[in-house]
Amino acid sequence: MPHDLPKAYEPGAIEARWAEYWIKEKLFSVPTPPPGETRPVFTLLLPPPNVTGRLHMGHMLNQTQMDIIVRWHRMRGFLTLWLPGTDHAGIATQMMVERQLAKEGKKRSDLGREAFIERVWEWKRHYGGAILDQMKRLGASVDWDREYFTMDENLSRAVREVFVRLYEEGLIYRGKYIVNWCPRCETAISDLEVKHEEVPGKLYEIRYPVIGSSEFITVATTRPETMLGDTAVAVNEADERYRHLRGKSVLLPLMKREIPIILDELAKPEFGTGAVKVTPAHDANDFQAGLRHNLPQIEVIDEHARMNENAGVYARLDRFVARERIVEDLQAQGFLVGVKDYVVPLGKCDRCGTVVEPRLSTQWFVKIKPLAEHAIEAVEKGEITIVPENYKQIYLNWMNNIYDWCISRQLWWGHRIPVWHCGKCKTMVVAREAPTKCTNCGSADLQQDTDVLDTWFSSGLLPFTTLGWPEKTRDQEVFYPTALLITAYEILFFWVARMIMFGCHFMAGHHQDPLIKQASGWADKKDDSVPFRNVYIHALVRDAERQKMSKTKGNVIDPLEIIEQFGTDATRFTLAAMAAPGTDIAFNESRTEGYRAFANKIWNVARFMFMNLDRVEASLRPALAGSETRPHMGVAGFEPTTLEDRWILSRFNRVARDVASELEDYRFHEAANGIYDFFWGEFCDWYLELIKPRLNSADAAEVRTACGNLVSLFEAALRLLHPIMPFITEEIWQAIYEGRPPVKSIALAAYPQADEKQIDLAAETDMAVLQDLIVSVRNLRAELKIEPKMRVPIEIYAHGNGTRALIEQNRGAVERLATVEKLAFVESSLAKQTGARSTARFDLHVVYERKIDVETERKRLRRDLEPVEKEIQNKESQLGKEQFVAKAPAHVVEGLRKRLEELRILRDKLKRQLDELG
RNA sequence: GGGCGCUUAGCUCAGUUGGUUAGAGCGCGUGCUUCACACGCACGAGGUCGCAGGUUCGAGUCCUGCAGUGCCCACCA
Repeated sequence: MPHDLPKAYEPGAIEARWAEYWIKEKLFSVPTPPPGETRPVFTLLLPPPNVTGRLHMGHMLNQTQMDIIVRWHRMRGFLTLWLPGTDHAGIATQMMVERQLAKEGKKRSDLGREAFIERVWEWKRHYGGAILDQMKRLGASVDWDREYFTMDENLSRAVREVFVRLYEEGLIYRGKYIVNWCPRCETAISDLEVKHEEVPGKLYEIRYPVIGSSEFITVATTRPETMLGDTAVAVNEADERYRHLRGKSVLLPLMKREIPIILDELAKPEFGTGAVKVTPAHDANDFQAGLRHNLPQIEVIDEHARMNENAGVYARLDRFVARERIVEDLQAQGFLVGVKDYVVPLGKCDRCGTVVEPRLSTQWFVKIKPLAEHAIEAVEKGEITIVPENYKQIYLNWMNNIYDWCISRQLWWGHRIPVWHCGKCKTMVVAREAPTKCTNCGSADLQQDTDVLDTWFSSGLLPFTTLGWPEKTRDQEVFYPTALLITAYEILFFWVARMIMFGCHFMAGHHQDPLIKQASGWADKKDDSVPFRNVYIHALVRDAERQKMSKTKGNVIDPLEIIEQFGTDATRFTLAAMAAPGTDIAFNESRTEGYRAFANKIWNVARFMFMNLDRVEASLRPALAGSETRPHMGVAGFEPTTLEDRWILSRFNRVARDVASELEDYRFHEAANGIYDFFWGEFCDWYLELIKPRLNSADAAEVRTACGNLVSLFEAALRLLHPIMPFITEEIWQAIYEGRPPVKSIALAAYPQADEKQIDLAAETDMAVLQDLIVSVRNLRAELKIEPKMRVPIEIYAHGNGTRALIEQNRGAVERLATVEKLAFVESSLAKQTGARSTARFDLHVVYERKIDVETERKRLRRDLEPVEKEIQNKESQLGKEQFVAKAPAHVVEGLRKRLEELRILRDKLKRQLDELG
């Protein structure tokens, strides 16, 4: 065993070494089990980070939580598969490479599509692994042999299969619709990729002259440049103000075009003048109204957000320049009625922040309602459980109000749409593989659709495509549905909802291997088409000021820097300890500093243990390490011979029991805090201190037992902690076995399972009395300003059952931990003395010859007495109420009575002491 | 416009189905070179649980209103 451990724990090298070992030994690789497998299975899909990504706190939190759950299951004997991979991230990656090209003074069009895509692959080969390398540093226990990339050939084939099937089922259609257009990215983007902001702007009121009348109709707009494309003015049928103008037309200013006045619900009488301009080509609402009234669609803004040839004299102007020019001209010609300050809702591109332009264009859509139905049902019926529960309602609201999904993107990087257009007859050939001739006319003049699919289209398929779909594989029988998905709220709609829709649709009729389903605890679930049984939505990590981290704000905390500074274990522990479900995490470095100290504490327990083991004959040590008896579900080879032994064993089992239920409910913070308090507050502060005399005993057998117990309990505690702090626990655990561990890694050892029989209430209450006594002496010593090293005599009057025997038996502990000599028992209550403390179980007197300032002492007694009297009053009035006694549960009333009794005894003692002082 | 959170010690946060004395870490004060650990040990100070009502024998916890604050969704010119 190591003799020369450094005093302070240095995580850097140790963590790197084990991370590498785990991967090299393929400890987390899961081969496909043959039929007949009866182990429970736990599958989890890593939400694929973008290939362009760098690890941020969100990933770190997400992966820490996943790794905790995954390691926990693995140690409990689940066949545990955690599938890693990366997403090709269409726009993000393309932008990255375009930026690179820009530095060379080139554009993607200079290269051409093929060369550009080759360039992206090259980029991916070079830099795409960065985020996974960072993951390895975190110790994420994923199966690296199954790593995927969303554009791998097999996954791409599955994407084409899905597209073709949906098309054949009539669930994919192509059409000219208003879409959100990003002029910078030059592509359509989905509704979800538009971020809405409210910014101060202007509302322009423009009057349109009514033809054949001297009247005007005034309309309002925040985007005056769109008026060039107006093809009607709408008023509401119920609006009496415009009754006389029905059937008439107006002359569109600047364009001198005659456009009709129509009656449409689009116009709300209560808003402004009640009249609204209609621009079907540049506004989603107007588009719908245009369809209702068969209006022409006149496009005036092009894909670069410049005015086009339909815009007359404004052609080629940027939309915002045109806006100013048009407003000036309207003013000059007397059509501008007014300009008001107005808060304008503005849609911006999620990626680049450019103001999105609603634009008419031909795109591919998924008809979403039929897919949503099953996806709604799966959640409503509890086939999928979403935690925290409030997200369930958010999910259902969204799914019930869902619009068709625009899936085409005018990008080059991505899954190209598997549709070929015939140059001759214009037929669209939708096919799994590139066709050689047109299915309609036989022409070989076929051009593949230039668009690619939205990234989320392919990632929405991952739960089954990573398991070999569309082939029917054994992997699917075993690992699908996955057990759990842990992810951030932000992608609930982008990704989670789509996975549910696709999973329910394409895996309908799928049945998980019944043996495995049963063993994994899913017997009550009816629907095996769902992509996962549970979804846990984790919180957002914010900075210490609760601000959302963002690059533009410059408040991003780099997890790698934190890791560098404090270690991965400490960082993981921080995130776990702060991750209460449903609330955001304000990341605070001082916490991580504290958990580094925790790692250091554990390290020093190891040093202490090894130091003591050195005193035992070498031949006995392997037996103490317990290679024969471990791995074991609980604490192996522990022989409780003393109160502290029974107590720590009880505490350990209680904590193990609590941790199990806390992790079951994703209450990471409670599990983490529970282990922390046990390790530091109980195991280190009390148990280790209490057993020191035994470790130093002259009796070899006693030393041997004490050492054995120490190793045994510490080893079990390491396993308990391992899912949260994998590195330090592995390091010490391996050291305990001197290079000959019973299994290759602590990660494969058994997770401690609570043994109810070892929970010992009597030991816990006895120990509490002892602790109370020791703390009381220390407290009095401090108050009396007694020299730290000076051993003082104490007197104790013990009452209550067995209190005296208890203290007698543990006299040595009290004397040592409280620096006491001559612990004496007296036969009557110790009311007289100063330097005294009373509790329900004992009166304590520290015998110390020192001039007591009577006044100070009186003050102290009064200060002690006050809250006691207050509480007594409280309890008395409470118990005096008939209602309370009648209605409150018996144990509450009983508890109150007991407490009151104790308080009364205490009060009497304090009062007598006060009287004695005069 | 709709929806959802948050407000507890100086700071950052816990506190599941209402139940006896509201907790932690950091920070703060006092004292300790105690032979595992100063990334430590011992002892301590510090809270009208945002405000106002209500339900209840009992409210940090449930309800209503108000005030701050944050987020998400939304095609109102």
